[in-house]
Amino acid sequence: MKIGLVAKLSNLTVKTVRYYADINIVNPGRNPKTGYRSYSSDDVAKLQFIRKARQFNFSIDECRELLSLYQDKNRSSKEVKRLTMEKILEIDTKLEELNSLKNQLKHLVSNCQGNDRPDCPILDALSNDSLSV
Amino acid sequence: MKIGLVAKLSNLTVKTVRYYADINIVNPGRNPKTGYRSYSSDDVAKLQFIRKARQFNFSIDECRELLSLYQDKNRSSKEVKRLTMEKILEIDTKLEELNSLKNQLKHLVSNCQGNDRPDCPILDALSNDSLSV
DNA sequence: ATAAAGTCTCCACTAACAGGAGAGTAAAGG
DNA sequence: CCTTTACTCTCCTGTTAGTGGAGACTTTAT
Repeated sequence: MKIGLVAKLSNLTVKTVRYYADINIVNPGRNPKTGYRSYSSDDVAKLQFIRKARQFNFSIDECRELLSLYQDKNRSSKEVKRLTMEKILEIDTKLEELNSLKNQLKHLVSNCQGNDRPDCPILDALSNDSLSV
Repeated sequence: MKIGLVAKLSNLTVKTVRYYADINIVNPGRNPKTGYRSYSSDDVAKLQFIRKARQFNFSIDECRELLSLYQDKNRSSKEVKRLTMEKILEIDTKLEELNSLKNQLKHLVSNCQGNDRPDCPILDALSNDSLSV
């Protein structure tokens, strides 16, 4: 299969598929005559796997890890579960941060008239020391 | 003031303060003899402002905008409020995404034994088509 | 035969810095 | 005064996960 078809089948862009080959996460063959990359359906499956893992916020390196676990027939599910739970904790941390951020911003907005006058509690908050760490 | 002190006063790293000078968000003078950057206390205030805005998830470019609003004595608070509300919406979107992500991962984890056996619903989910877009 | 579409490599760019090399300057101790 | 340590400078590279474009070649369609 050539790269355009592979990109369609895996719901990735051609650029991305080529990038994944560059960083050795998939290793397509080559047409020796044209130099075109040549993908197997296994490669497509891999790419689909990666796309989904990326959607789940796994980094490329974590994708590599998951992929090698996936391909290891003697694997245990322990490691995969551990990685996934770590990811959940990461997401939790991020959620907390964002929630706190949102609350603070909401508080600022609710105190700001948002009219044509220059007084702005938002800017005040950013410029004075009330929020300093 | 030299950069080290400025960094301490603004709770930023020297690297970051230098970077902010490079991208022209602050414009310190120079000691003509040594070439050392020379900061005023106004510069320090600006840097503190930026640090806080960055903590609120505003990008550098948004910081520039906020800063120029802050320095504009004829500003209205409308624009600042608008920017802040946009930021809240951004954060909301991110929160939703992360929550959905977390729920899906939690679901996967709850179906995974996490033992020494190779069957792993997490990997299954990533490899089959049940989650395709 | 020609035109359009696909593929190739290589390079630059993104955001917001961090790390390090190598050189010059300043401050502190003896 | 001299030396050591700390500070500052510029320049370069690397980070993440790709995206965009140029210029050249190949394949497909008309």
